[in-house]
Amino acid sequence: MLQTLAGVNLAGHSVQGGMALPPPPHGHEGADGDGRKQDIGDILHQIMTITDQSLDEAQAKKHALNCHRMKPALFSVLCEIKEKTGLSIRGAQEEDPPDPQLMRLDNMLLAEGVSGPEKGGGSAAAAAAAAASGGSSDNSIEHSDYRAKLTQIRQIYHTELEKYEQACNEFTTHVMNLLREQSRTRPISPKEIERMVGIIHRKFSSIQMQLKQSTCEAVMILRSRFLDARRKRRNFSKQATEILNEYFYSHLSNPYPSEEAKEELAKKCSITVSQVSNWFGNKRIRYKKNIGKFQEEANLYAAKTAVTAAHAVAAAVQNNQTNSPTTPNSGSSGSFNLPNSGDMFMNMQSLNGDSYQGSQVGANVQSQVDTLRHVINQTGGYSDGLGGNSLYSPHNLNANGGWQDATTPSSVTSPTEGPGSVHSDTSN
DNA sequence: CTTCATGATTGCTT
DNA sequence: AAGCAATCATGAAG
Repeated sequence: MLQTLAGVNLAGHSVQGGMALPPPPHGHEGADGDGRKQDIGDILHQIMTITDQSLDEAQAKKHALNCHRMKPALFSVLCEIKEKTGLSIRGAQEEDPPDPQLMRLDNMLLAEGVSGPEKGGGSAAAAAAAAASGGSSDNSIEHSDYRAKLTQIRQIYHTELEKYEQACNEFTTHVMNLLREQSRTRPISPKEIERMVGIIHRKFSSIQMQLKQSTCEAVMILRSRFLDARRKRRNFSKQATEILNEYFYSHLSNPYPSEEAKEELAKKCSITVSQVSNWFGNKRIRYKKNIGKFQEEANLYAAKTAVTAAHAVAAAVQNNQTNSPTTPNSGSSGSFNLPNSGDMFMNMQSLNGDSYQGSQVGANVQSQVDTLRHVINQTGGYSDGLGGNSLYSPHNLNANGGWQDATTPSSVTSPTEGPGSVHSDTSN
């Protein structure tokens, strides 16, 4: 049987054996070949003429052919011929080598937290991105903004991806059903169906790649905007600068806000703690470099807080004399405590000649004293042999330029320079 | 445009 | 890790 069929010369194609054909329904091993040839010739003729016939006729013939005992064998042969003639695309289906571009996109989406695990991935990647972009761990405003946008992108991506997958599956099933259906009437091998499925999947994956690509672009744009926003320097609001300056000049003897104080300042100024730190860092160094330049500013802020300072000092003194030293000022008492008390004591002495009793007064009082001193000096109330200007000198800067309190009066009497001296700031 | 002010960054020290 | 010093880069004023 096999030999017989394999030997058939159909439409000029010599069919080689080797393909496993299903056994015919009523196969007899030793049947005569001529009768079979005739049989097959009939069938082929019917097939060839089937298109010339009316639909009903054809339908009837088709049914007859389907039921013919030779049908499975013939079907296999036709399939094989189809394969050989290259009707089905070969080569297109070489195990798709992992597309490097696709891999790149996948990696990036994974790194950005768009694809990958749902919860931790996104925020972790956002945090990593933010951290990598330069900085501190507390820029929560930009963070949440960035994260929100990234989540949005992520959601769109996943929705679209799901849609594509669903469509792909639906379409594949549909095509497979169609082909299976058609395989009853035309030579379609399961292999070919498989190939078709492969083609469909490739088409859809190319669409997916486009989706991934545009998602990547969106993330890149978001990131660049995010980074730009961080890189671009924006001046703080006037109010914020005022608050910071007030703090700085009222804590001039020790302008190192504690973590708590920084947080409070940050909250008040609507900036981050690290921005507060930056600001104080810049301020200290610039103040130290050119005290003269900041004289006016110092006076301004000193005057501004003079009234409250006076009240605070009075209250503190009263408190100290009667009660325990409560702190009328904001809760920054811990940070500038003991090292300054001596300094303050000294300052007070040098200011008014009085021996200040309250050596244990809290540091907040010290800060008020700083403020007061400026005001007093500005009004020219005390010349005191020190010279009015020297009061502005960096009495609280030691010889090394540090802000550590000098415990000897030398720091007061030997200012590095007068207010009039002009310093070039930085050599920009 | 230039110049100055100022927030941010970097490399180093303590 | 906090702070200092130098520097960068941009905003604002002239």
